Amino acid sequence: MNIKLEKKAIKFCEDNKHRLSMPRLEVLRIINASKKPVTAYEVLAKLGKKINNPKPPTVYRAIDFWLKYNFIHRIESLNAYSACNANHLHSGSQFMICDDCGKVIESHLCDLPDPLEQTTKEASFIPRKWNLEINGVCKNCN
Amino acid sequence: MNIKLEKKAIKFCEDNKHRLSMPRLEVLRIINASKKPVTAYEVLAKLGKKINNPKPPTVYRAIDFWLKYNFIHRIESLNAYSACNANHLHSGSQFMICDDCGKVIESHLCDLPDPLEQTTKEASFIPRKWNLEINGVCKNCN
DNA sequence: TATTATATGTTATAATATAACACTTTACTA
DNA sequence: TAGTAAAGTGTTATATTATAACATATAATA
Repeated sequence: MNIKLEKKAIKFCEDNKHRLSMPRLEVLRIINASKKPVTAYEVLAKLGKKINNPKPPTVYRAIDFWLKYNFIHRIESLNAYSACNANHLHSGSQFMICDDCGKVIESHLCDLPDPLEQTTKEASFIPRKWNLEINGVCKNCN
Repeated sequence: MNIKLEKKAIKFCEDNKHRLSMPRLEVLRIINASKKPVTAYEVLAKLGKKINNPKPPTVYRAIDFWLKYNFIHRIESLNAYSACNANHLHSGSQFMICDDCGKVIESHLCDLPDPLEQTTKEASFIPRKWNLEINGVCKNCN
């Protein structure tokens, strides 16, 4: 989907001396090519068409790598992964998940909204990252 | 922890003609008694001390029941469950998860904060329920 | 009391994820 | 430039989380 993501990944790996191995590259491509979030085992199945008989750890390692550097996100309530469509680093993610068609729309807010920020302050809690998942019905399924 | 939850549950079941069976009652007690969110298999282990040799479906059924009626919440990123400490129905949950000590603080906002509400409107997305999980460091672990 | 709906008991298995260790590749350094 | 360390992969096995399916039990109600 996001045609620039692969280029960004190539540059990122060069700049930071990470290896852009086959499993890493192909896993990113598979997740990036999907319109919907994909599970690790869906990635595994597709990866099987690119490299010989891959095993779960191969997929999970690549997923962990891209997660770590914010190239992909994990949708917790779906146990699934999707490419990040933001072109900036962000510590928070928001997803709108359509309960009808399964479509997931990612949006961004660079800071915690005020009422939430407030809540963390009251609890003397220091936020590091955050993840919001909204279930509902999307435009097309209304 | 929340001493009133069990009473509330009893009343709820009476009022709505749901059966407050042993598995349901004990599972609620176990989750309610825990300071931290507990996994289904932790519940299962503890349930084994109360009833004879319980199996996973017994636990998951009870969990699903209490989840459905908002007596407990699921913390997606932990695959764990915690008692709801709100005394009102709410379609959204917020959790502050301490990455150091594992403590989870639940807070409430009855509506989606404005910037988020805004985002859903722009996407013509109709929210039904939402879940926010904030990772960070709690008061005691600062 | 017969019938139905609700709930549980049990076996088996699906789906998601990681530990552990041997091996390979790349980068660094002496 | 050989030796070594660091980073990454391959593979086997297994841990963790969750559900399908079907038989049985319990409670409500007609």
